[in-house]
Amino acid sequence: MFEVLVDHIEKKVHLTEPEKELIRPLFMARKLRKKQYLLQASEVCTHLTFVAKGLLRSYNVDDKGNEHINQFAWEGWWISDFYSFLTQEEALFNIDAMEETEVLMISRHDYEELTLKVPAMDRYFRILYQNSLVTKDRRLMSSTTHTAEEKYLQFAKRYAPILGRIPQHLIASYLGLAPETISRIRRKRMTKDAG
Amino acid sequence: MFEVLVDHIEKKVHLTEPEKELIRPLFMARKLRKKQYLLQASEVCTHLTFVAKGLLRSYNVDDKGNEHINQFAWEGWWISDFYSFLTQEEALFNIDAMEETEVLMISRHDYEELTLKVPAMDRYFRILYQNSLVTKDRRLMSSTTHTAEEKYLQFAKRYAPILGRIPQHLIASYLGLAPETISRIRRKRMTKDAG
DNA sequence: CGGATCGTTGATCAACTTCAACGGTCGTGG
DNA sequence: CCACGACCGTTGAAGTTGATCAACGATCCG
Repeated sequence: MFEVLVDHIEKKVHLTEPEKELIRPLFMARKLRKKQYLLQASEVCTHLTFVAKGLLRSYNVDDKGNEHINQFAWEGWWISDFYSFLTQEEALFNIDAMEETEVLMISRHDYEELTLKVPAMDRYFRILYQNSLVTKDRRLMSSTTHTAEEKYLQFAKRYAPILGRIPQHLIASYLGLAPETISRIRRKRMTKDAG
Repeated sequence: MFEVLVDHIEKKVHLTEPEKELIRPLFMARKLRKKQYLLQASEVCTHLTFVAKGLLRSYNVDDKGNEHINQFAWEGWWISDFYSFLTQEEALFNIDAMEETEVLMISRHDYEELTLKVPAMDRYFRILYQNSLVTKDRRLMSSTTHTAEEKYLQFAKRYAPILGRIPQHLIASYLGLAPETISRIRRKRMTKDAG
């Protein structure tokens, strides 16, 4: 399981054996059942978590009780309430498992330690965040410029590898659409493809 | 001008004098007139730019010719088409000056060099991107969960210090609203405050 | 078997956009 | 110094997209 993490890191930066040995004990492995919370809103997000296996979602709940999904994270992704993790203030997001999931977690303190002691990890996270910023920019742009249909099609394309693992109403929640809207878009496409 | 940059960096990480001297020649100073492009879509974004003075915007133009503003950057902010900068592919965004502006620019090559030679800068950018991710998350959440009015009020609050420097129709473009909508929201608020 | 979960369909409704026209202000060139 | 155009905000009326509400059908699983 730790190997999944190291493989992922080494796609971006080189790690020496001693560095790997330094990193290993900083991470804690954990298994989550389907529907189990990793974090609940108003707790403090104490750990950054890496997904070795399975699928998680982060979401917040608005005043009217509607859930809005912020992120899906599967094998090879990181997830957290980043704001809460950095500031140690109350989390706004909930995070829970959509499948049986295995994660590796690092605490705020150890994260700081890690980035200070292993500059390669500073670099790794810098590159990770860099890429993440690019995709967030795209998503943001998409959310204001695209129609419901365009958003859905783009999502389907981008998330093709795990599309089958995400129920439609959660895709709707992620895209900020009503589940009915997704349903109608798909019907329209079906008949179009058929005609 | 270089001092503005160094001050900004030293709010996040410590730099030694030799490091500062190493950094200085990597940046190129440039002045921009109002309306002058820093980058146009379909060019390659060759530099990361730091704003020492003035105000820039990045935006893209959709199929119908509508502009969608992605970011405002004023004193102390960085701006670029990050995707293009990282991949050296064609830029999707335009960047231009909304005021007389002074910037410091670093090339893709020197950026790589900088982060490799000065680990503190790897760390600086890591922290910068970290924070940026948090605000992007908030904005994304806001764009799907909030009404037009909530979005505008949130913007007005967050951008209070430079609100006077941004014309209303550009705020509309940033928020993904019609200019008329902003106008109506403000009117509603005025009469409300008066009553 | 029975409840939970998920998707579908139709009807109505609300928020925001679009279109069109107008008024004010600012800066610049004649 | 004034006149004109560019730029910006405002207002009203009509139009559209997607949300909401309500009901139903299918599948999965304990």
